[in-house]
Amino acid sequence: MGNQKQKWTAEEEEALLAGVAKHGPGKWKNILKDPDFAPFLTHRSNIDLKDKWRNLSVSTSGQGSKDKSRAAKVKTTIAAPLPNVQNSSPAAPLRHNTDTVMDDPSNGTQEGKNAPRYNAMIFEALSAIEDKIGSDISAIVHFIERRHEVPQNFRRLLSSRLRRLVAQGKLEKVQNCYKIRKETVLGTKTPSPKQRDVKPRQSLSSGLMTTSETVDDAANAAAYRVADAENKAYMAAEAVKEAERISKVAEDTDSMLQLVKEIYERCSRGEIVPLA
DNA sequence: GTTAGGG
DNA sequence: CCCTAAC
Repeated sequence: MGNQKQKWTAEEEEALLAGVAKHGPGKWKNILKDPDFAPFLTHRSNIDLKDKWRNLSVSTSGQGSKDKSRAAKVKTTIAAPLPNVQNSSPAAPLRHNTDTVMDDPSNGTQEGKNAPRYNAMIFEALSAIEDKIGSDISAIVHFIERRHEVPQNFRRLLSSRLRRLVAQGKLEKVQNCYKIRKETVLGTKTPSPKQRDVKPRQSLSSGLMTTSETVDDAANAAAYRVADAENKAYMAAEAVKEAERISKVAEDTDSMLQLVKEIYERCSRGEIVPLA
C-alpha cells in the first residue's frame, strides 16, 4: 500500500535532463529548487533525481537490456578490451585523436557519464526551439555548440544519440527535423489507472475560453500558461545569458543588451518572439 | 542538510 | 525505493 512505484514519465525525465543541462550534474537540490522544474518534480526528491540519473546513465550507455540489432553479449558485458577496432561504431564514441584535440585526461572512462549529458543537451535544445515543427541536426548542433563546449565529432555523436532516441521513441523524426515526442495517445501502453493530479498536457480547448471558466478549465489554462511561460522564460534566459557573454567581450555594444531586454520583457508578457 | 554509493 | 557514509 505504501510504495506506488512512482514511474518516471517523459515530462519528469525531460525536466531532469534539462535541469542537469542547465545547472549541471550533482546539483539536484538546485534543480529541484528551480522554479522552472519544480512544478514538474513536485513528488520527486533530490535523491530520486540522483537515482534516476544513475539508472538513466547505465541504461543509455550500457544498452540497457536487450539489443535486437546486434548480437548480444553472451558473457562479458562491457569488459571487451577491443584489440583491433578499425570500424567506427556509430554508437561508440571512440576517440582516435591523432592530432591535438581537447583530450581530457579525466575523460577516459566516462562514456557512460557524458552520454546522458549529451542527451540532456539534446532535450534542452529541442525544448528551446520546440515551437516549430522541429529542428534539424544543424540547428541542434549549433545550439549546443553555443551553449556548451566542443567536441569536434560532436555532430556524429549527436547523430547517433538522435537516432537512438528516435529508436527509443523519446524523439520523433520527421523529414530532417527532430522533435520531442509527446505522450503517445496510444492505447497499448497507457495503464495509468490513476491520473496524477491535474495534467498540464491536456489539449487546451481552443486556446481561448470565454466566460465559462470553471475551476478545472481555469486550472488547465493556468497549467498550460505555466508550461508555455516555461519555454518562453527559458528562451529569454538563454538570450540573456548569451548577451551577458557577448557583453563581456564587447561592453560597448549595449544596444544588444537593450534588444535582449526588450525580448525578455516581451517574453515575460507572453508574446511569441521569433528570436532569430 | 546534501550528495554519492551500496543494498 | 530505502539506508548509510562522507562532505
